[in-house]
Amino acid sequence: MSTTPGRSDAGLLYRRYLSAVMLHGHASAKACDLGATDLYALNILELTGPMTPGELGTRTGLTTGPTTRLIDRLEQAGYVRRVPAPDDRRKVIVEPIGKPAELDQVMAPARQKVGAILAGYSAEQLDVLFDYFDRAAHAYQEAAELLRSDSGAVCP
Amino acid sequence: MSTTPGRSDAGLLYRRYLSAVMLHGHASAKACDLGATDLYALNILELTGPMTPGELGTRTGLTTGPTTRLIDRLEQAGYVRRVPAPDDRRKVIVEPIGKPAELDQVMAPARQKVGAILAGYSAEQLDVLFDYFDRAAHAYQEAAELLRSDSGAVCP
DNA sequence: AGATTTATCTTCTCTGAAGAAGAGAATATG
DNA sequence: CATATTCTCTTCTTCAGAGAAGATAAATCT
Repeated sequence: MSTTPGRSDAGLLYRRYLSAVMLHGHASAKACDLGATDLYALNILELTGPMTPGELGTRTGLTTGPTTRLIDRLEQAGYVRRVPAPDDRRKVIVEPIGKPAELDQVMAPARQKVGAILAGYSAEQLDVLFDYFDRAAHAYQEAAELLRSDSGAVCP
Repeated sequence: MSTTPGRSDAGLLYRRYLSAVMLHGHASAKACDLGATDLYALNILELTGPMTPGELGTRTGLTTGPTTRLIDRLEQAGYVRRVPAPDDRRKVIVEPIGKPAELDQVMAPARQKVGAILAGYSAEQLDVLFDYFDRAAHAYQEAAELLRSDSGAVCP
């Protein structure tokens, strides 16, 4: 902990970083006239590809009812499409078919700034950073799943 | 961009990382029986120290009405306290005076996992990572402020 | 083969949070 | 001393999420 003098406030620095990321996520959703969850769901669909409402609900942390209405909103806005699943006629596949027009413009400042920061690192340093991003993504995903299953059962 | 073959999907990897961070933030708030905004505001107060409702509203991206009720909720839960400002009797200072009891327990899995990841890096590599965290935090904060001021004025 | 159970999605109603507009109190400025 | 500005709080309306209940299709069992 106290090996490097500049890292005594590492935890604080890290939390500030997470706070900034979350604030920006919220602000960009609002700039697209979307709720935070809506933009988040759209992001998941684009990253992971088409999926059923059930899976989308699991990934967003929503129950089935709100998930249907979330898809309704996205479909009405023209960002996703409902397609019947070919193998199972109970299922529906939610496909991303578009993005908010303002999204690129909204994300531009952050992309530009982060790009400029990353451009200042050497190839080896970038390897370290992206290695961390990859591992941390899995870590947070697992931690979030743990929280969802533990809901209310915090006492052993 | 295409210098390193393994980094062609850097953007994708990075977005997955941000998604995981946001999902975890949302899940942990729910695990504390708080709204995402409430936990976020509490986090800001702990990181930055006491501030007026106006500043808290600006930082959370809320307008004045919801900010008052946000503080009401936090005050009723015993997490913050309203103190009259000594220099200006219009103002109120919001002070953090506690945290949700479950917070440490909720954050434990993520902290442990991220700690384990960070423990695997050398001192030089950690310097790179925390240098990035620091710069990126400022970048996202600036980008978020830009979005808030540009709201609706996307066309030049 | 027919009936039952399971799974998936949707609909409905209720609670809670965010936005908009306005009021009241205190400070700063002319 | 009077006016304008700043800051917070209050009220009303709108929208998103939780939960229970219902409908349709697939899988399983007898």
